[in-house]
Amino acid sequence: MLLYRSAMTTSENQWKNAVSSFQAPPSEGIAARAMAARQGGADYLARMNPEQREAVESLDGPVLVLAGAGTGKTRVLTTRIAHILATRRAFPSEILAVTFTNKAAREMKDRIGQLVGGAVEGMPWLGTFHSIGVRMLRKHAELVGLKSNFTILDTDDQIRLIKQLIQADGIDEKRWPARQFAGALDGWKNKGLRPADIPEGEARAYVNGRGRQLYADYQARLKVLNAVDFGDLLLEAVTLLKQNPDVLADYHRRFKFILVDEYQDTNVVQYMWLRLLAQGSHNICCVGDDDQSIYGWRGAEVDNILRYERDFPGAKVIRLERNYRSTSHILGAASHLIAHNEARLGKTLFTDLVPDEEEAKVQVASAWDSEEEARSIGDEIERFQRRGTNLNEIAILVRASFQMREFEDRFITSGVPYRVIGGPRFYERAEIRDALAYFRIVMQPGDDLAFERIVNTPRRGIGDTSVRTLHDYARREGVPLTEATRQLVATEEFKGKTRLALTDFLAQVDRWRDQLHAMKHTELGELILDESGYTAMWQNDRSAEAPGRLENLKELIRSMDEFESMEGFLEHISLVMDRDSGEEQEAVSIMTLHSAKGLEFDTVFLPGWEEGLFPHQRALDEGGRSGLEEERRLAYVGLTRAKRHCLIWFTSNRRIHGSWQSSIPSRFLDELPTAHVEIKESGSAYGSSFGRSNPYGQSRFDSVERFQSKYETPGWQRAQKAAQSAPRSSGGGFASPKQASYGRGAKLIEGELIAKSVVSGSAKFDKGDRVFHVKFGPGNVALVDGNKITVDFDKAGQKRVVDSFLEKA
DNA sequence: ACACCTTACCTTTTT
DNA sequence: GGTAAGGTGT
Repeated sequence: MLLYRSAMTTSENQWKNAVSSFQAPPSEGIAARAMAARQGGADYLARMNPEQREAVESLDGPVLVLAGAGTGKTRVLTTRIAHILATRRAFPSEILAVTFTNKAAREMKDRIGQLVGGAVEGMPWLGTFHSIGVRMLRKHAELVGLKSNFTILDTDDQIRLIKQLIQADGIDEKRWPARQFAGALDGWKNKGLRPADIPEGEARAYVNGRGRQLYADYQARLKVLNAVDFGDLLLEAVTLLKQNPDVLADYHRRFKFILVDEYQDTNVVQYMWLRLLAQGSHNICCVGDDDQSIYGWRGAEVDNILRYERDFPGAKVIRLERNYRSTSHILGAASHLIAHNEARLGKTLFTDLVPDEEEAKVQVASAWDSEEEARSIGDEIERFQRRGTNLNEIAILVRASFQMREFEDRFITSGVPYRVIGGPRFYERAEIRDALAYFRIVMQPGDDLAFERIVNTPRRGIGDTSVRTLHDYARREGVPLTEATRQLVATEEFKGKTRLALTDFLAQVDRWRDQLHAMKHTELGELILDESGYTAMWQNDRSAEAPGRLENLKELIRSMDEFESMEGFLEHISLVMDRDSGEEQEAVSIMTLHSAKGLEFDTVFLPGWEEGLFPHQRALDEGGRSGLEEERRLAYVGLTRAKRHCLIWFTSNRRIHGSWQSSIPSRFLDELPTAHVEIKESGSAYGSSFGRSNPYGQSRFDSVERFQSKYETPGWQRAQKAAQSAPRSSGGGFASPKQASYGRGAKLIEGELIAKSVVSGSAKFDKGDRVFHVKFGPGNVALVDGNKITVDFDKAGQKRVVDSFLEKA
């Protein structure tokens, strides 16, 4: 903290310098100011369109900037800050600017730096909701019952803690999994509810009706541990401001301007926190896009943005609708799709770029199953690559992460470099968490969770029973585990090996703590990992991932170097979930639609547009209409990531939870405007060599077929089908490059696609029936369970399949 | 303490 | 169908 403050003052001076070279002080008269403005100041405004400019210049009172995808949202935000500084309305330290992710915060810092010139360390209040929450809490910790060096628990610690409380309460862990309660806890905290505030009904719905009690116990335990969880970073900050008017008044005086990024993602506590702070200057500017709200499931309230004008009376609403990213076809498709949502403020994106003949429409293609889908997309990507597209400009955006594997498999065999974005984060890996636990226990002897994590890692012969003994003692005496250990090894409680191991462990930790200020923190870090035997543990591990883990540990030490001290490092790591190390190698990106928000690519593939997967069945079941709308927003996010090419895929069959399901194309396909969409004939929909049944028989693309037959006679269709079922030349090649290349055989649909609800395969089957399956061939029915049929296939063995997929043979 | 077996899960994820 | 976590047995 001390470190932070000194950094602040020096850079405040930097800022003053930067600002004054930016624009002459007011006293020098209008002419001088105008001149200065022409040189530097006006520059940043001149490059904006009228709406952006209005968003930048409307400094007084609440403002909501509805910024559609690709309309220059970040640019407005950063320019607005530059403008505040240039017009000397506030010092950098008087601006509160919040984002959701560290990445966004970093980007904002960089871009402000570019605008104003120079590094932007001088904005101490630019950061994520959580990091700013921490900042406030550290400063006033004692007002909410904490010490300012409190620890921040991550989800893993949180769950272990809950588990302990559940056990201590003698509650059946199976019936009330800690994980589930952690979810409830998060939900409450996101809504700003403290134990006393949760609705009676909900309180009773958990842990044998003891939900409220457990929540309260958990909070009490956190206070004892001098710890907070992620939810508390905001909830406690709100509590702090609510209960201490003087503190709030202080912040009111400080923050002349408040800016909020991605407002559509804010939850209730974040909203409460912002409202409290905005009561000061009223100069709050929120930027967001209701159409890109895709985090409802983790507490985001679209309502926050929908209600803005009511919440902040007199708010000015500015719409940014001029899109600088995508072609008019992509924009047209996305806008038409999202127009099907009811709960939205309404915006229409447009581009000035005239649609060009060359410009590709959004393509829709189908595949037999996910394997073929991956293969076709892979082929397509290689074609793009041959035409000179940089692989970094290509992305595959999936709804669910299990879809990724098929692509990875395919890309590994075909040698297409790819990168998966999203997976487990660096800090979440076991070795990193272990290493951090070592550092934590050195820094904070009272960190029981850290103690437990590493007391027997690597194995020291301190098993569960010993830890339990320590635990009981610690609880009885009201001391941390470290202290309990210290006291108990002095007695006869532990014998022989265990006693020795504990004594040694304790001595080690003490020794490291003594070194804390005697050596550089990076060296100490290394020393700890070596002396504890932790490094050796992985060196001796012969498993495939061990070398990678050692590499990660090295990376961890390396990254410590960027921090002044161990404290600074731990603070950072507990809040920052960045996986860094951006390999710069050219590669296709594979990620979920969620993690694609905010990114853009020249070419975007959107596989898996099938009912049940996208929109996801669970979103429909649990979210109803609003669930569907959120899925639709996700589709909108996907489409609007594309700059020039957008290719949507669906398959006729997909294996879900082990059994094959025939799938129906997503309803979202019907919601695309035909004028901007092209149905791509991949050949594959016909192209199964098992093709006894026409996959189109189950698809709304029947209507397409009908349309096509105006041009192509039914006879042609039959011929086509016959040709496809004939043995194919290239090995497994259902879609030769010629066949599938753009513009060839592609059919334009002019009429609206009409959903054809297909109630397929209602035929009933009985045990013993001889059946035929499109994928597995002939077999006998072994068991009938509703529409799920277990069949003994002649070739493929026993499989459980859906009846719509079977024909009587 | 470790190896093996059974069972439950299976949407999205930042801080 | 595949995985991960938890439980049981040696």
